[in-house]
Amino acid sequence: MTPEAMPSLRSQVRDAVEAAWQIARTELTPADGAPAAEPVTIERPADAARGDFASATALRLAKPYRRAPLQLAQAIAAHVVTTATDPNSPIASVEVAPPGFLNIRLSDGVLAAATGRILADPATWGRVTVAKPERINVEFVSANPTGPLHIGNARGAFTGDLLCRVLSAAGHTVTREYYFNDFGSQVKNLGASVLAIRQGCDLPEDGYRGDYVYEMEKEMPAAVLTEAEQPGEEPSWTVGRWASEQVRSGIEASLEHLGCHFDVWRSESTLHKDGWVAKAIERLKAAGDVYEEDGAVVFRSTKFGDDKDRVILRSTGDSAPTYFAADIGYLVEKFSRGYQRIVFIWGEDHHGYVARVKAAAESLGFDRDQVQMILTAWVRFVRDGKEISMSKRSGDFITLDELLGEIGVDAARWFFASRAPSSGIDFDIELAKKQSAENPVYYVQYAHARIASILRKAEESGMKLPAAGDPRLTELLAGVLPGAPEALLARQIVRLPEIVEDAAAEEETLGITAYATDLATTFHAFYRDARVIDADEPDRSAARLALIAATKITLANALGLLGITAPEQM
RNA sequence: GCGCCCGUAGCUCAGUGGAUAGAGCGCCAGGUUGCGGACCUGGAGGUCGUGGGUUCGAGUCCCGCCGGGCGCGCCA
Repeated sequence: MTPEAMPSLRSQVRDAVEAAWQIARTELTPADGAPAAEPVTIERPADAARGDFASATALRLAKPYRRAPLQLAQAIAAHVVTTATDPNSPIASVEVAPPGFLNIRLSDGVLAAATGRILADPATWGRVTVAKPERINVEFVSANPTGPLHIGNARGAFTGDLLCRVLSAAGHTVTREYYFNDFGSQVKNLGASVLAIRQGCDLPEDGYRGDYVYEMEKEMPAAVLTEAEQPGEEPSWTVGRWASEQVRSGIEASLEHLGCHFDVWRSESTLHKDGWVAKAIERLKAAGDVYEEDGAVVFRSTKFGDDKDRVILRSTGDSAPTYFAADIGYLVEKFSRGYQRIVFIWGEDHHGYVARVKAAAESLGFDRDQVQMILTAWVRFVRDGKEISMSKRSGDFITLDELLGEIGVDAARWFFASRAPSSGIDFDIELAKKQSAENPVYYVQYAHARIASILRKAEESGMKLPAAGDPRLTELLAGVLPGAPEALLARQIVRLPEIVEDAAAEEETLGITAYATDLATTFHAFYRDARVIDADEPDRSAARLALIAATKITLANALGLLGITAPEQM
């Protein structure tokens, strides 16, 4: 399989400081209470001139250990192993700065080694392995197949896709899942709408009237109509099922076009047919968490923190299960596939459902934290200062395909990747079109293409990089790293794994877009300050070529995490 | 009314309780006898909605208020 992911340099530094602290603490006693479980933290200093990493550990430990922070910092620093005593240490130096910070500098050796490793194994560069890899199911989009995806679905699609990419890169095993409803009355309405057009009648009051409905009517095979006219089921259902499958496969095509691939497409009707809903209700009953009221069967979700209990079997009609009952059945079905964690990407208008679904998970015997909801804030789509309403029934909406025709997939991906899911967005279509040309994504892609161009030029002039794994490579790099342009670029490149760690932990991709932009900026400055191709300085040229080749891989992998292309030229 | 989310530069947005609050866009002033000028350098621009509190330290945590969004179905 894939070679082992390299731990971030930050975690290596943390381990080194942690080891030093463990020695230093034997000379100290805590004042009272237990010391912090994770006393050593490592961060990036606000000012890069202070060093590669910083730690405020001594400041935090000062009180529990009743020591002056400065004194504690010195005690820790004294025990940190640096290259002075061990040439293999990643740390070149540790300095103590008032009021008690540790400022840490990486060694050229570890930078050279990391750069060499990037060239030797580009595919796994940036991948990390979290402490506890999990099997995770992520369900997103899940728009009902009654109409094409509109721009309101964009955020869920990108947020879910980005999350899956990041979780995978951090070592989790991820299944991407789409749930769609082919059981509710909307499907019948869709069918009735198609039939009404065919028969020249007025559309039903709550029918669908978008252009796509008329197109489906034209394309409907005769066989569908023949089947619909058979005795038994109402024709609207038969036609509706056919129509919704047309819509569903159109949705799938749109999503693939966006780079959002789904592993599993699951329909509500199969959950009922395969008995998962019934099974779930039995389990809730067995747990003693249901009761009957006014002829309905109710789940006692308040026992697990919900505001009110929820009906799962209706009192009306044929005691049909509610939509929520199907959700619970789905939960049972998903857990039966062995996932440790089940994630839902929902619009924030669904936040009221969080408590009941978590309650169901708990009643079923799972940990409520195994079920996780990520809520995306509302996107207000605006054109000329007016909000665009989005209604499938009225047919008044802008499809996702139309939007992406105007601003491009890479620009749209970057737009959503660089915003926290929880922040509300005003998306002005006209502004977005104008700004898409100035989207920072092109700045990053340009850096990548520029490097590709230099590498092509180098090859034409017969210059070659030392082969990956050649010890001469590390030697050449170490020779050049004391130089300022090289030192800055190398330090920026090697951060990728820690950026991925943070993105996976925070389940956001903001940090990746910021990092990619920083790396591009650092490269452009390097380009300005350091001539790469120089026949008079073959060793230096080779080392610089190696550095920019590693930069190119890092840019491509960072963009890849966002599902964005890294062009060789533009 | 109750609950959840949000309020940071002109605009769009960052900012795991740590050092002088940042980026992009926009605006102003500059930069190339050389590997891609879709680039680079510098500048202006902030009562972090507001009032208290917690502590060595608060944009960040707690409480109140103001403003905006969303939700409170035997719909899906």
